[in-house]
Amino acid sequence: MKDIAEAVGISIGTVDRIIHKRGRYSEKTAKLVLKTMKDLNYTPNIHARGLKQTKKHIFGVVIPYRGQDGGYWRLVEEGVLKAASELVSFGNDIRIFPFDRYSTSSCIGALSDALSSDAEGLLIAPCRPDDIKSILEKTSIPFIFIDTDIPDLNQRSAYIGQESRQSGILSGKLMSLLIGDRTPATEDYILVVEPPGSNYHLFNRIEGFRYYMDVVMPESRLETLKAEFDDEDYFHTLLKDFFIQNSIPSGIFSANSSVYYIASFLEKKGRKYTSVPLVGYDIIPGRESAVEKGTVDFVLTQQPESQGYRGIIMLYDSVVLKREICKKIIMPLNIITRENIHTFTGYMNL
Amino acid sequence: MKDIAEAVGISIGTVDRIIHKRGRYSEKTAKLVLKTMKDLNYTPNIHARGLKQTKKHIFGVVIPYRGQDGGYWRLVEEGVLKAASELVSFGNDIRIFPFDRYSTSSCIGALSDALSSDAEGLLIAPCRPDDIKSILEKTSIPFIFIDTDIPDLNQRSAYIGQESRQSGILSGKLMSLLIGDRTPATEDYILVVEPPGSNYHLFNRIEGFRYYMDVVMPESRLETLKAEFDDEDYFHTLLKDFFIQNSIPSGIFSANSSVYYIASFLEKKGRKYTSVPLVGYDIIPGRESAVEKGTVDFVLTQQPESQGYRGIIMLYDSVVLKREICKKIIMPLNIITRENIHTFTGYMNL
DNA sequence: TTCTATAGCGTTAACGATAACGCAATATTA
DNA sequence: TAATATTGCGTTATCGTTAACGCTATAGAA
Repeated sequence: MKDIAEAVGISIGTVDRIIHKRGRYSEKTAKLVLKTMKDLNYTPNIHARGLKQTKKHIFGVVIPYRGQDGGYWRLVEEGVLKAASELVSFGNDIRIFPFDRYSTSSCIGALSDALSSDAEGLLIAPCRPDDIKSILEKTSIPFIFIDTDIPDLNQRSAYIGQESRQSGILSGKLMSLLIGDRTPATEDYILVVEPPGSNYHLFNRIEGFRYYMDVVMPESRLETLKAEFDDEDYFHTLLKDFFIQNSIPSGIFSANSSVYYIASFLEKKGRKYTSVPLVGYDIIPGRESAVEKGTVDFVLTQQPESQGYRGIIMLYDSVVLKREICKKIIMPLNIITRENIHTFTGYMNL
Repeated sequence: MKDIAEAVGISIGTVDRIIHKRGRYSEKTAKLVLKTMKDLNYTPNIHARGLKQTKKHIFGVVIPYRGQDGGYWRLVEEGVLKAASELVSFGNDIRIFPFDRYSTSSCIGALSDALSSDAEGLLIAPCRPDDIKSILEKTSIPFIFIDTDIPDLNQRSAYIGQESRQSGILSGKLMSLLIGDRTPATEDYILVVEPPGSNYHLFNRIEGFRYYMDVVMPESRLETLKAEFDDEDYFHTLLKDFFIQNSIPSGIFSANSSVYYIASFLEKKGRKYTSVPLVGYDIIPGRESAVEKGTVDFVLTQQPESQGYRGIIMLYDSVVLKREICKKIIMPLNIITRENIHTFTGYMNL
């Protein structure tokens, strides 16, 4: 800025006013300054800028408890914390307001706490859209959605998430490859396990899966098994009862990380069961072995750590740096199987 | 630091000396200061630090020309430039020294230029290991390898790349799923196209593919077709001649982005050819349609942009921030197909 | 004893950007 | 015409950290 000022023959104060369009300068000097800026290819020193900007920025994160959804949210939190550790040294602060995704009061409580905190922006997982929509419509503080979107709430600054229906379609493709294209016998069927919780991701994934199977393997028969609780023992009992009355399916699809509950059940039953094609979602720390052994043939994942990380960075970019941010970020849809799972664990793909 | 100084009853100069272990202080005060630092949980303001640290850091990047390997290196360069744009505002500079990956003199020339420049660290793609190994053994400037490793050159600060053999194994798995597990007829065979250039990635990928096919489909027969030039027209002629003498294969595997040359050939020949399972490597801008249409069934990719980006960031972390960096970063092995390719293009997965 | 060395500390000018403040000169209004 | 407002600019303190420099008190050497 000093160089520019000297080149134009004015003071750095004026240059600053022109750069930030704070008025108190003539159009003539402005043009000259802008030209000189380009000629000297001036780039602001963000250190000096950040140093002067003493204001502490506080952000809030409203997501389900770490342990819920089989540890899925722990991964999101890890990404958030990673971003936080980078931003705190810039003099910022990030606070997490966790809630129980199966409880309206907990969800509303966490959101209210976050809103009444002095956070300047929120990263929210609207797992319970109906609970929070009306609250968010009234607030003025900017927020970004993660994981789930509420598309008609156009107040949101951005959404980071997944194409759930498309991922269901991809699951269908993988399943059909695993099963092969021989004509099925009459008693053949594919088992679709519907996990508990009515969230629109689960719904869309299953819908996408059904769609693909209808189109590509119209002769295949889908059988649905509804689960009521997100609990390993419960799943084992459920499946045990189911297989008393039903034959072994040609394939099993589970729309979330409960695929690992299914895997542990199959492993208990032995080789005849583990060889059944099994497709599901998410890499859960400590559960990789089910994929490594091949009990789970494919899982799809959309990098929860990365979603958390990017959510915070986008919030910062939007609120602090006032950059235009993309309204919708769709995470890459990763296909994980025995041969590549080790390249995904431990590597935080930011 | 001021707060710490006041709390302990000394000046910030002493606090600074203690933090940086520059001597001229008593052990007693040092202990007190370190304790107070923790109590007040002091985190250095990196803006102030960066502002004071006026030294300009320069890094060099030695990679093949943008257009080579079907535009692969353009993607690496994009990641490098993305990282560069983040770092230049911190007062750094990044210079690219491109070379012709099929020319010894070009390769050596680029490396020499980079070494004799005032770069403090280099990011090098050692595509031609024999050309540069002896030069690098003599240098004292730190460097990171990208894409290809020279494992016995333990002078390197780190390596960012891929598990090429494992990716070949994965290709084999996908191929076997596509073909299905029916017993092949005697004239059935799988075509392995060996792209030009003898680099160890290509070799390992093919080796991994062969290994998997040998183990899982021992009854399958592999037929090799060697290509001499990285040119679309050349590939078309090569394939045309090949198919005059040979029947349509049950599957085609190509160990790099020349898969798109094969795809365009198959598309010219019509449906009977495009329906042949085709597995290859890399997403090349402008070539996505071959995957979208399903002519190419699967490609594997290891995020070249991300490799470039992370390479620069690691160089900076290592040289400037003096952080311990991981000696070996293996990139996630992504499986790309018709149903998920759109989630990978345009999204820079850093 | 006097001189020198050094341990241990304080002081201060940068780094570049920011924005409050001040001050002319000119324009607008009463 | 006088009073006030606005335009267009310069000046300067500040952010937190760094490191050169300077100072004092004591230890050791002459």
